[in-house]
Amino acid sequence: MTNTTLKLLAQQLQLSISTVSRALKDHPDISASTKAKVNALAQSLDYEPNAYAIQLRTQSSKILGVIVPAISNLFYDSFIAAVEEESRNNGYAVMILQSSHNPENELSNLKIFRQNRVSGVFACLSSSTENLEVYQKMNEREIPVVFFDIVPKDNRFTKVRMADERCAIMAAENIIKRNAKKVLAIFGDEGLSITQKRKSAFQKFMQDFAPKTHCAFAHAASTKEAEDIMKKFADKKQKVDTVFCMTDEILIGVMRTIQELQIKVPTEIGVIGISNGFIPNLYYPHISYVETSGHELGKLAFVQMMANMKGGKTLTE
Amino acid sequence: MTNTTLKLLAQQLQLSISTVSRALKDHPDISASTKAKVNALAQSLDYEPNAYAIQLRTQSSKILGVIVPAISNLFYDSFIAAVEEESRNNGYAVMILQSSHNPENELSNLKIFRQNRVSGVFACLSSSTENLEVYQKMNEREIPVVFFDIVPKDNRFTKVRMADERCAIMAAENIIKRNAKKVLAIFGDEGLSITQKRKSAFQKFMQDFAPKTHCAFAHAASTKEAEDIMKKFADKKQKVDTVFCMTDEILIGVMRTIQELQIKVPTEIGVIGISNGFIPNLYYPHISYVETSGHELGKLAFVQMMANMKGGKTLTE
DNA sequence: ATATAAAAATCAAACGTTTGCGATAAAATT
DNA sequence: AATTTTATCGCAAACGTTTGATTTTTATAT
Repeated sequence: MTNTTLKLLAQQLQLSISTVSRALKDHPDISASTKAKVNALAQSLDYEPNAYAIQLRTQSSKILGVIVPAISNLFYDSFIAAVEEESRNNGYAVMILQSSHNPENELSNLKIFRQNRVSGVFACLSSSTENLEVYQKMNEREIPVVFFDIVPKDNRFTKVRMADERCAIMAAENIIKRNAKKVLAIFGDEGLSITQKRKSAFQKFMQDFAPKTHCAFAHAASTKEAEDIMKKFADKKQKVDTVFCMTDEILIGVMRTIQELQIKVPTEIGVIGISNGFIPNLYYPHISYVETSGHELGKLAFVQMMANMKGGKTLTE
Repeated sequence: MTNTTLKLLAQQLQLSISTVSRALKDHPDISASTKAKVNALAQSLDYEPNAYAIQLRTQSSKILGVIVPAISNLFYDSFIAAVEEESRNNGYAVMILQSSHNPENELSNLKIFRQNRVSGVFACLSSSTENLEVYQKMNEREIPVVFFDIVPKDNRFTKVRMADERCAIMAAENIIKRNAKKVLAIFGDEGLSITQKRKSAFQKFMQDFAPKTHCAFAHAASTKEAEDIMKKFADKKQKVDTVFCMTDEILIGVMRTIQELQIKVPTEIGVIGISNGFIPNLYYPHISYVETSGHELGKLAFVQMMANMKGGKTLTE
């Protein structure tokens, strides 16, 4: 079964390839009657333009790339879903690659993107990525990159993020309202800028109110680490009365310990997280959380991407 | 910044394009010294072959497509992660599109795949898809399609599935071991073949043991529906002592009700699901489940895909 | 009827590769 | 010394489109 091409249509209609091409895209140079004929035949032979030929000729693909550490993740999957949805509505397709938090994979993924001449990429750095040279190379190739979630500190790059400080502050406010005195706050990987920002905003806000707030960090396997951290603090005599979890993964670990030790929520301990709500609502009674939506962030990122592609210039937040 | 091409390399080296091309792929016709020179220059100008030109010339892309109802889903995301991983290891990139359970989106997604000349697609039917003509068209185009999870009944197509019957039977065995007498089994959309298979296997096995087993179905918004179903059965005087949940979504709904009504697990009621374990382990005490891994299925699907592509023939299970 | 303008369609080059075939020169065989 | 191999490399066509420049056809005005 050979694919229908412009050439084939042209032959059958005794027309030139260019006429057929123009007829199909409703070019004013072509007469109405010809257009009708062409469209009819194209329809019946169900002609479908070869995206590769088009890209080769026009030097622009309708494909966007996304790099995430892992696709099966409470946050990233909703981000991706949003990006995909927006993309489809705008005639783009999305190619998704996961780095598994391995900078090497990140490199090879970027390479695939370059080879496929994607017209833009959404990237979440893997936590151990140090070398940003590759992304610089993307810039030289004039492929816009929009970073999200884990972003480079360097402000030569475009980034979208939830309003980190705001999230942390809202959580802090919430905690204060509960009249908490001894709070344990568990953040993610200490080395990431997103962690730093959230932490310092949180701390600053809590300072006056509960100066004894203790900050801990859960790294790679954040669920397991959070579980252990929580255990340590539950054993102590001066038990904490509130625990703040920066991510769903941390929350899960904390809840594991809480449930295992049969600590009552919210009477014996208050728990508050930053989440899109899915996980917090699995527990009973529901855990309170400050809303942070991967879905919203995805939409925002897409808008930013479009802006970068049109302008040609790279915004720097 | 103009991209480095074969032509550019050829000019700089005073060689023909074909020689450069061959040198780069280590063709025996080319002398070692030439190869060295070519590679050196290609390296320093970081030449990257244009995937589109290659595909146009060779008529084969290194891209696989995946269609799922929704990407942020406990099961599909692990499936996708597996497919992506396998693909990358085999030099393929993955393009992911979601249908949102809308047959119209499914159509337009398939179209994108055809236009991008993907070399194969993994498809999970949206629950309301009736018309399989499009997939027939893919066959004509010689693009292999591997169905998973929600698959057509028609056996002209290639499908991979967890051993449905086996899952259901294992769950049934588990229930019997607990000496359950009144069991409520909640399945997914009644119209799907996967549901039918699981249900009939389950029923057949339970028949002798607990003939009063009641089967219910949760459709589109399965979590909410499961929640309601569970409520109905918890109110009755003849309370069920065990509830079986076919999916994570159903399990979540059931647990919502159980927690709300303060029913004790596992003393007052036993709960068993089919899951990859993530959700069941969030609760305390952990819910028992029969393992079904999207990850495993993804790997299986990939193997099947490779077989179909090589053989050229379409296996029909 | 003739010149002119407008409309409709065609030509041909280009995008970056791959690859069968032919060309050249050096090496090996008679 | 003449001929055949062998080792290197180049030519050119093809993949399916798009698009600026041209040509042909038709309609309008003189």
